[in-house]
Amino acid sequence: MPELPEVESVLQCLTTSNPSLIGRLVREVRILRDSVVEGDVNTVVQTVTGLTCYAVCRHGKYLFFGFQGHSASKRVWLALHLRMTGRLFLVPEQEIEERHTRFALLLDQGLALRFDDPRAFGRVWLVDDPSEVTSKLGPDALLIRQNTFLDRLHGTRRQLKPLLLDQSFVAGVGNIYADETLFRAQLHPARLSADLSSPEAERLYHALHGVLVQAVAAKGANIDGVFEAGSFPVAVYGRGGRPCIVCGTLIVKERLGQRGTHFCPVCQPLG
DNA sequence: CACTCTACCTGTGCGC
DNA sequence: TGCGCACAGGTAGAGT
Repeated sequence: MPELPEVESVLQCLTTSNPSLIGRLVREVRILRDSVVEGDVNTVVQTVTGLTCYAVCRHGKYLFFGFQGHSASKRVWLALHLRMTGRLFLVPEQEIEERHTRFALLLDQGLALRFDDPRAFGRVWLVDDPSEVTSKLGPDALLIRQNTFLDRLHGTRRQLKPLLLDQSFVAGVGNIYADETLFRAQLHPARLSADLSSPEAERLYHALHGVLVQAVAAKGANIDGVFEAGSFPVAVYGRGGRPCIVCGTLIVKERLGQRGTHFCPVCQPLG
């Protein structure tokens, strides 16, 4: 499931490849499944066709593609969320369509931007500015500063796992990195934010930051048998019933806030 | 405010 | 072998 590190990895791929997505002209917009578009499909097609991509950015798990016309007078952004199984590729135009392709932008230089999504949860939509979306989100999890994080943490009284997953608290953390962060911080997922001691809260901040920095460097998570392309090794996610890599105790998997939650009952005590 | 549930999807993997 | 079904997950929106 693409979370912040995986989305960042996609962003890096699109903008550092040669040729890059930046500067490409959109010759044609092809929507293969209407439900991928939030809003009116024809509006998206008509608006973006003929424009040039001049910027790509990310906030949390959201990607934003900035487009402009020749005069730079007409500017618009395409917002995109990969949700669980969405994937983006910059491909030769011959490879424009696959089994699960939901939309594609045909570009100049013989390229195409292709969006595949087996479960079809991913969405794309037009915005005048990324702030339309990001104003509803918390600070980006990779960029948030320690003081900001600690203030927000102590300003609410919620269980840590659901809190980390709340995109309005901090943007970019999903189920994998929430579990990995709490394991590294040695905090039980059901601990209450407002009850953490200062050392514990600081541990949480540094664990979150460390996990994300390492996962970005590894281009995402490496999950047993799952499609993720990255090499970040998970310690607890998906490892229920297997030994903790630190103490050997069997990792527990239980539901917390309707989400599968993995933790070591010894390294992450509740009491 | 904090929480819970449901809808949205479909590939996977289990039990029978 | 084949069938049916629960499950996985991010978000929005409604309800408790």
